[in-house]
Amino acid sequence: MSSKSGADSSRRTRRGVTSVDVAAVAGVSQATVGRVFSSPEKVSPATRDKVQDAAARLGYVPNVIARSLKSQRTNIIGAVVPAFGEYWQSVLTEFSRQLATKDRQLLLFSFAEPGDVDGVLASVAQYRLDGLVLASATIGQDQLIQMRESDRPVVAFNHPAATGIVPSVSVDNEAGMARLAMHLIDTGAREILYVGGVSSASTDQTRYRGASRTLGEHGVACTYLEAGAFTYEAGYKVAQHIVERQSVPDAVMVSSDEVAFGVHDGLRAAGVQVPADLLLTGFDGLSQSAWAGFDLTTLVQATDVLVARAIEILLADDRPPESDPVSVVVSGTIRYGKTTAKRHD
Amino acid sequence: MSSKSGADSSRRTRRGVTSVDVAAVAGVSQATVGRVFSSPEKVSPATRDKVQDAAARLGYVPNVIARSLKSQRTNIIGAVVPAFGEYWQSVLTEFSRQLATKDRQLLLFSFAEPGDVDGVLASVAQYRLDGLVLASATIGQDQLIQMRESDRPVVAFNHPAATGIVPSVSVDNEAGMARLAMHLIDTGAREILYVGGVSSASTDQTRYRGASRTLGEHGVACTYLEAGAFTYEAGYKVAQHIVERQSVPDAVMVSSDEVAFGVHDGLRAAGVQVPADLLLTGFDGLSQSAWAGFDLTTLVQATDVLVARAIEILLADDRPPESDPVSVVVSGTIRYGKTTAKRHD
DNA sequence: ATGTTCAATGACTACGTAAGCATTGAATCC
DNA sequence: GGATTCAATGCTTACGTAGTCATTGAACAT
Repeated sequence: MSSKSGADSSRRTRRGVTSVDVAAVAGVSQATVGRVFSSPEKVSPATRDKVQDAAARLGYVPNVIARSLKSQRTNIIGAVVPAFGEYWQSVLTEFSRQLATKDRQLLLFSFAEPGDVDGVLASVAQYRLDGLVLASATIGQDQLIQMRESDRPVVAFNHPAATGIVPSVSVDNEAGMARLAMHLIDTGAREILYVGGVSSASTDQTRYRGASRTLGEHGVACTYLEAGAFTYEAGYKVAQHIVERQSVPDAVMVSSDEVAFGVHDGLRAAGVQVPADLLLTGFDGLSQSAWAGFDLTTLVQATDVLVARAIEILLADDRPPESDPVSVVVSGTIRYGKTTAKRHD
Repeated sequence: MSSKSGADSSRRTRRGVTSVDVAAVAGVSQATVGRVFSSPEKVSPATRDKVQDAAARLGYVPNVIARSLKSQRTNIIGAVVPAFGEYWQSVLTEFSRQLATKDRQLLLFSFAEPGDVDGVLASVAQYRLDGLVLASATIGQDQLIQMRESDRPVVAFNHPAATGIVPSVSVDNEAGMARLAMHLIDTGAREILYVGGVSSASTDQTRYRGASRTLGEHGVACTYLEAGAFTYEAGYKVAQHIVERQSVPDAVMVSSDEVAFGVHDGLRAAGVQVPADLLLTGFDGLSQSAWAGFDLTTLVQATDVLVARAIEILLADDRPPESDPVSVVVSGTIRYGKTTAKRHD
């Protein structure tokens, strides 16, 4: 309010008010100032007030960097996440949200190409983070093994291939897709096309397994087609291939909602009606899947639960033996939309 | 590959290999090890190899925390961002992506309620970040003034009300909305309804001003209606109010794409055809606006440019005088979708 | 041969905090 | 009243690095 609250006691403009400065003003030792901010109950009310007063006057803010160096904990969780994709964005914000309630922050390490992961992991190692989330289904085995060697808690998020290597949290990809397949069978589908995103992603493989196994058991044909990316555009383009096929299937199962949206719109653009001509399912349960324009049948991941479990693992006091990492699987819920509404044959 | 590369030279298991340890093994001083990692050109090739060899053998990783404490720079940029909203998610990932190319990381501070901002800013202050992005149009004046006092670079992202207080980067909200308004006038609209998100958001106000001024100048009626949130659901619900009004407008201008999507679907659910019965525009240029289901006419923000400019400001060597903060305004591009396709009256 | 220069390296210290240990003094006990 | 106890506080050090300054010795000029 007044003009530039500088020139307090010494000539330090404003940069770097330390606990030592506060101690000097309050007439106590640096140790006592530190105690006021970390374990106030150990300080008598009188001095506590004195210190807090002085701190407020000087505009003292504890330096987390120094604290981290000394205490060996940063209160920061790192997240290695693909730079693109609706799904990962939603996971990310959920992490940030939940961590904020636990006074932890999220440090983002995004990568555009799977090949960039190595560099990112090297960069991650320099920060002594309290924990690390590996949120990508394309991180390789060797990289996972390398991370297991780390002395910091790590958790793989929705990366089935990481199970058994590092602690993991996943939705039940296989069972979820199997249930969607059952639903299609019940609805009368007899020839199904499965559209994957990127076949090297472990989620893609696991989900496809869930579909093909169930469909096979019920004598329903199932062909795999790769969109090439987990994007709307990839789905839109692959829709062309679908309509140009010899035999048009009864239903299309897509391994992710975002791709499914593209398939949906691409099919419509090609004159194929969903669900009249073709049933369609997605996976993930993105918020957009409930939008009226899509109303997509999909498997809804309880992202909040998944994230909560992942955080539990990271912040757990007792480190589980690295020989047998925990693996949490959360089952999803099917959302029945109009893209699989029963046909009137 | 071998069994647990521990028991190297001393009994230190794996935690905390320091430059001192490396120095001991390499037979040089700690200072030289430091030089190898920060300014290698100052070290002779021979010693450099020795050190790098020892470092690799011990698995030495520089400690960024300690480095930050000493050098007073963290290489981390903080971002204060709302926890919800497609737009902010896209901005966030863009920041992360671009910062990664400059060897900077993004530390996320998300908040769910505008009231949480104070707490978040207090938390932010503890980290001695190299810069801070304030990405929210609901941060108050007093909080902005408080941030200006900070000794660290700050930039407000798309927060018109911050202009003149702290350095800012924004899309040209007013002109953009004005151009959309002109487009509607050209298309024949004579009565327009403006749907805002949250009227206290400075973007909302500025955008509305752009619309109402232009419409007023051309004698076109314009009413403001508040959706109450920048969400699909809010838009969907407000669509009911629109159809229930005495006089149904020719066009609806929505202050954000995400809300516009909801309005779009809500109108359709109510039996109103877009664009046959009603024209519709959005703002932001989210990727979904181009999706076939919407094909929304909207103002596309060059998010990559905006983010690039923001980063420039944060990482600039010379700090501009705090009395006259820079203000960058980037103009947007109109994307003409079918929601304003000319009607055949 | 001696002085000069400069690259290469080492010794030392500060960054701001927290934790262990030492010290003080008042309250309590017998 | 003297010994005991314990809360409150101070003193000291370590966390791991980078920058400052000092030192060394080889290459070069005169």
